[in-house]
Amino acid sequence: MVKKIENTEEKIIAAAREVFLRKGMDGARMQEIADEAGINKSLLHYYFRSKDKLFDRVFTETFKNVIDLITEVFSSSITLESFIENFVRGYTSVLIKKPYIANFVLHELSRNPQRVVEHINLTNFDKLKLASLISSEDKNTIRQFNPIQIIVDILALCIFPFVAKPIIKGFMFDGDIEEYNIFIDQRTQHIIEFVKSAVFIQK
Amino acid sequence: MVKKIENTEEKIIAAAREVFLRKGMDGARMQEIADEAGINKSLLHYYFRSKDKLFDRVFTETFKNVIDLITEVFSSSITLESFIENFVRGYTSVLIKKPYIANFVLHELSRNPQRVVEHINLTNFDKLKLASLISSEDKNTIRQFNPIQIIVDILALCIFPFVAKPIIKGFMFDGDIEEYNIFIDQRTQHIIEFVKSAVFIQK
DNA sequence: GTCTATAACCGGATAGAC
DNA sequence: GTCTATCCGGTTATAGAC
Repeated sequence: MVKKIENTEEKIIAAAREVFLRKGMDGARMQEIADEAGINKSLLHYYFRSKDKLFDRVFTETFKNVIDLITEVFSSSITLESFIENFVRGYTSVLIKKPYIANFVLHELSRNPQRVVEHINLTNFDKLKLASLISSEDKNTIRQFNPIQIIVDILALCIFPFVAKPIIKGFMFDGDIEEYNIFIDQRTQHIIEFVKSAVFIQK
Repeated sequence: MVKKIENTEEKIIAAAREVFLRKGMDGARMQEIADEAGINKSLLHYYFRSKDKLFDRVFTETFKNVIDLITEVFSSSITLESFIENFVRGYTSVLIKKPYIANFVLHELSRNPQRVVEHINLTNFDKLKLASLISSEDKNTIRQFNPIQIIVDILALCIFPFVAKPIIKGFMFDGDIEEYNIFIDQRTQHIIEFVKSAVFIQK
């Protein structure tokens, strides 16, 4: 009964994603994943031999989402301005849909940096893309920042608000989730304007 | 022999900080902390009743470092420009000295957001400070960004490069730690210029 | 205060019935 | 494929000698 196999497998993956994203590899419990999936603990081992393998499956899948997006943005942007806009829009829209991703990847990054870097290296996007976009701009219209600093700036501006959600919500907005949501809604546009203001010299 | 007590306690705290910062609460092992401190595992329990209590001690202490710094910067800056400079310099200099702090706090933030927010709320720094600095500037010289967005921007720009160290080093610089260190050295100045370029309108 | 030995517990993994 | 019962290793925590 292949149909049923896929259903259970899907349920497990979904549950595992949920729990791993919330607790990280170390904090997650197989029992909790089983409960979340509404199945028995030993079934987890039947489908995936070990916790490690299950985690790897979830991680690879999750990470691929992000990488695919970046690759797409890198290859499709042809001016510095469109690059900034596409990159920020792409990134924030993924994170708004799946805010847990940020924590998940960062968490795994501190637990097992090697694995994350390996996954990135498997991809084939062009790290020099931004530098070449910058060099093809008129030197009088943009400030000469180091392209790598700028990439890190943009990543930081996009990712951090999701990682720091409890602080922003709890401290800046006194726990008001509505205000946090508005803040996030406005975030995309803010980052684009902020970065463009920093990079482009006004005439 | 009070002197000795303090010494051992200090050794434990230092070892615990080291291990907790590296592995997080879930990943850390009491045995590893004992080894790092050069003492026996059961002594840990003698000084601190449980792993939880030991972690709490380390966390509170570590977090206090950061909070004290921010409080100090917030109260001592009297213009927008000096605020940006002090804030960025203060933050990055702490992180350069103790790069693990970023991971540690972010990790705990996803594991136990409540605890982190409580600690922040215990402090008494003025979240409206930046807004008041902005409003006291000449409206024609600065762009009217939302002050909370700007605070988050600055925090993001300062903290992220440390959290993402493996990615920046491994991917951007092909694993070359020297290049990463140069990148970090230049980071403080870059952030200050980047933020000022974004916020201040050139005449 | 510090150590060795061990208890108590927990969680991942397996065996085996259905 | 799914379940119940159980094993086994590792980890926190405690007892007790020195």
